[in-house]
Amino acid sequence: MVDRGLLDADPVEVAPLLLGKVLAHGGRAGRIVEVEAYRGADDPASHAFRGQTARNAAMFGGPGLLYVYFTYGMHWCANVVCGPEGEAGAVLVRALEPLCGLGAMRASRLAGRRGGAGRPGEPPDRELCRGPANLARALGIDGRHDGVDLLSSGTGAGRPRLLDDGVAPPTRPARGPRIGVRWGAEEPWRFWVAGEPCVSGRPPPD
DNA sequence: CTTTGGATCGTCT
DNA sequence: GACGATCCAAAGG
Repeated sequence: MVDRGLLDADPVEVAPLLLGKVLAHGGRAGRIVEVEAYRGADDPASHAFRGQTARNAAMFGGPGLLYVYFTYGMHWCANVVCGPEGEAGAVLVRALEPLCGLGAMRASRLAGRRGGAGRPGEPPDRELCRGPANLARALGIDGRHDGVDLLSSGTGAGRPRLLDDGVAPPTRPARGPRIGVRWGAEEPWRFWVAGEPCVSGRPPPD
């Protein structure tokens, strides 16, 4: 299990440390390979920029909570809340390397898509958890899990969890501007594991 | 290969 | 009433 103290800091510092950790839920698990940091009142790209609301309340909670939000009328995205309670901050999980339950991941992905029956060519393993909305759907995480504690030691096997299996974060993570934001796009607060094929977006030039 | 637009609805102005 | 921390498929080069 991840130490809660690790998360009780500025999201920009916590984000690269989450690379290598494991996000698990419902018999499925993946290693975090791409994240983005979002801060509070000083970050115009953050949901918490204009203060606390019913939607972003989890962002103001204590470190280790899960913040799940709904967007574009159809997508859920999962964040790890960090920083002290009362202060907004979170790290958006953008991509995972699938580890366990790949069959269930693929089933969730296919169940969620619109239109007719499956087309030829299902998603390859490395695309199962590529992108924030995709990984939430693959793991079965949605609005019901907003505000749950990822670090509580209870026996809920059906509960989302953040695990540390001893794999260290990269000593020199790749780093660049956040994706899909209009304001604050210049801040290099996106971090990923260099060379990792499960990372979303275009393959980095190097 | 790149570009474009549709889907779809909770949240905040 | 407008617009998303997105994704995918279809159309165009």
